[in-house]
Amino acid sequence: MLDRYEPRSIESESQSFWESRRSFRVTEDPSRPKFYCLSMFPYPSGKLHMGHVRNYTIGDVLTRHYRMRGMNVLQPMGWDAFGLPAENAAMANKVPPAKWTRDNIAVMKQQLKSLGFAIDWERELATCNADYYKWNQWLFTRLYRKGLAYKKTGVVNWDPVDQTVLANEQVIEGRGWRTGALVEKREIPMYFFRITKYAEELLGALDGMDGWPEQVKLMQKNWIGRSEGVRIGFPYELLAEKKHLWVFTTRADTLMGTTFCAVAAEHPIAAHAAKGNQELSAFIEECKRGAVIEADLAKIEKKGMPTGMFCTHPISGEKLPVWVGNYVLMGYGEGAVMGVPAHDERDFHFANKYGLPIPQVIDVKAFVSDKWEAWYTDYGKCINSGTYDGLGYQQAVDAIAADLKAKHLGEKQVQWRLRDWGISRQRYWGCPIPIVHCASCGDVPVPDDQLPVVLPEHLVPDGSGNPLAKMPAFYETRCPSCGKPAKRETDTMDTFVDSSWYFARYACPDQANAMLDERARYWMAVDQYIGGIEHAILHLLYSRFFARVMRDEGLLPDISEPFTNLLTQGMVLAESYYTDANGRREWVNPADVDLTRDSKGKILCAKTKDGKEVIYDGIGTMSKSRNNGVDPQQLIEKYGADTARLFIIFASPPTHTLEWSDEGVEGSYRFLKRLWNFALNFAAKTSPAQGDAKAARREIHSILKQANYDLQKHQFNTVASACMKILNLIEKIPNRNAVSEEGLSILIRLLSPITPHVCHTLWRELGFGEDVMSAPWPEPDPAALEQDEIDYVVQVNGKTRASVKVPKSADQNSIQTMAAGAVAKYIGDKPIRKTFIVPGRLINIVV
RNA sequence: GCGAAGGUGGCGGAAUUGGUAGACGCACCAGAUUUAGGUUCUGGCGCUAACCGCGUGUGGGUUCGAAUCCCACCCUUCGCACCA
Repeated sequence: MLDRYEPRSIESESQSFWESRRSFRVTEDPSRPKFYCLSMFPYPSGKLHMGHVRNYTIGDVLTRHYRMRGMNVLQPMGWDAFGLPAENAAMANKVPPAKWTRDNIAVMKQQLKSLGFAIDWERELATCNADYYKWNQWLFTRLYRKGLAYKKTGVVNWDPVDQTVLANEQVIEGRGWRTGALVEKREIPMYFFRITKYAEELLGALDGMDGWPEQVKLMQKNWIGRSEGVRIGFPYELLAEKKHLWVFTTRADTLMGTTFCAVAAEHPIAAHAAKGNQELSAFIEECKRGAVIEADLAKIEKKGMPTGMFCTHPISGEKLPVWVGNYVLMGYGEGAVMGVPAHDERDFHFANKYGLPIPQVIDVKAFVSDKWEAWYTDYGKCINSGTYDGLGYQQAVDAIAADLKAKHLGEKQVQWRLRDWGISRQRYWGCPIPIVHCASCGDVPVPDDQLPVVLPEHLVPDGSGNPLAKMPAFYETRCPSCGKPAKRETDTMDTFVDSSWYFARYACPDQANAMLDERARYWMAVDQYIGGIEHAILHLLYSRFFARVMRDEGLLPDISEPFTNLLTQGMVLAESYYTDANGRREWVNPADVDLTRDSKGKILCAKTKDGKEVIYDGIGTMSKSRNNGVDPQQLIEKYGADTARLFIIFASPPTHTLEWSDEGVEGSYRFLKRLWNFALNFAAKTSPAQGDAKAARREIHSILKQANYDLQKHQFNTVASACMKILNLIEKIPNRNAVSEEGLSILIRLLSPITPHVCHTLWRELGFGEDVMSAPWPEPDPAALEQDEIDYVVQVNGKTRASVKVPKSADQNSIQTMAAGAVAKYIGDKPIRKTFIVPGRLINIVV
């Protein structure tokens, strides 16, 4: 045994041991319960960041724990390898995205290996490989034939200078990130997946998903956004033709308070009214220019302009002006809303701004028409509403819907917030959409025997659009149905398509003849999925959609939900510091900041190593721009993988944010050194000593009991604490005896999922066994937990005043007497009014 | 703007889900070891000069008893459909 803790050598030795035995390879084994433990695969951005290390450490703790509990555990790894950053890097370095991506994968794979994760690398996949994305294309053609994939126009950000489509991320304050040009909206033809067909099912199934955090289910529920309301038609005439302006509302009870209608800039009414009206067409142009991004849209000033056209109120017959509003979205509902200023905040401000009437039609308390109050949207009885006066919300909605239906001007309707998923991207580094455009046959899906449509890998984008669209060798082809010359689609798929089914492919990554096979039916569903909360909606919803699509294709007939249990891990944060250089902030890495503290540990001031004053800018996500990142590689080199893993697990529970602390890392390292040194001394003491260590043994087993409970709750930080507590305890036992030996054996097993290398080594060196991973998981001994006396807390009027030891056999009366004796001075001569006893725990005496 | 989550010592966090607030660790203080620094070890450590006082973002409420439940407010973080 090494006489010092040397992580470098024990970690490489442990890893060779696992490698030589192929310890992490798994196959289907019906004799044991299977457990599929999956962490979200990384985008190969260059090197690992702390978020990755945290994610995969959490997954590895679960994997190793369940393995030791005898389950057949699959933990695979792969690469979400298509995407925008590769194109940006390509432009910057003049290197094809394929090379950049594959180089990054090689680096990051090495890093993952050095962290000792129990990953079955034989299942590795990368979404940029044709043997993977072929099945994206294959499934797309199936969906296309079923009508679940279809073409319509969609809105994109257009950079007029670079003549290219921009991602939302590339739009900074309404301008293109490279050109600075004002971004325009453009409508272009795109392919969509009909996720809305599954809206009802995706929503309904959430209720049964007990393994998902409530928070995520609620976010998905709100995102899908089922609302019940009424579709209402406001008749109008356009070029002597009778038409209806259709709106959807959940507040049909306020219909009689409608004083205007507003339409989106893209609405046909707006387009018609703009003819010959310069002011209006300028306004519409302005609206169309604005952002595609919904969060930005919500913040803009609500503006409108009258079209000069009118529609008819469907009940009262009143003429209502039709306005164009920049806050009305063409994509939601039918691009028009009814304006009820008295009972809708946005309409209220709009009406006040443009001098439209604001009649109150619900009897909310204290209504005035020039100041908005939150209660104006309260439900109440109808007033000023003709025949509907006096009706409550539901009655009014029912009556109005019935009247509208009789006039063919409306009916009850269920509306979804969820929109179909646009998957076309005008970008190079992605999976080609397998469609051929033929002048005579239209859009023709590429037949199976011509798949995959291979993406050429040598191109370097230049920022002016998709290079595939400038490459005749790629897009010139023949129509698969008529054989005439035709043009291949040059758009690629959203990378969310790649990540919506990769989890199933890990079961059979080498299957050349099918998307999935029977091995996927063995391993699916994923028993535990782990990843960032930032994916709570899109990635997880798309994957749930894909699981249903694959089910309905017969690929995984028994699986509707892909992820049985979900753990959403918190972000990794760090402090950031800057120096003020004439008003410009220069960010200083926290590692280069020296802190001065007072005698209580409060920070007095911060300086750089060369003495410059540094300003603390709070805690935030690790980012390049704030220079507060900590490189996992350096951490591993300095302290070893086990210290990195232990700190990450110990610093906070998996679902919380984790605040980086270099001192905390030191503390974790110190613990492992202490453990090593203890084991070293322990090994030297050969003769087991006798001695009464019953109390210590009880303590150890009660710590273990709690730790096993915490493991179940995925609260791993307290499991690490438990290991520290056990070491503290057994260090105090002066000689080696049966209790300290058992304690050490429990400690090593309990800690092994967190710091596998040091535990692997100690387990062998101390002669406990050959491989700690195949040792049985420690369980508390009920006999050890037995107690003759119980500690009772004694409170007087709810304040803790004493504690008493009570024999286990004591009855209520004697407990009460003992307790009252212990707190006699707090009771004095006041009469005891009542006594509460919580069995085995606490007594509260009320005087 | 909309949706979701979270605020506990100087710091990260713990609290058996309504029952001893501050486990475990960091920082800090004192002592031992050391020529010194570092390491290591021992002890201390919510606030308060002290207490039978105060204390879990702020203000109210329910309860014998509230970090935990209810109401209002303040602050921070995440997502918003083309970053992944």
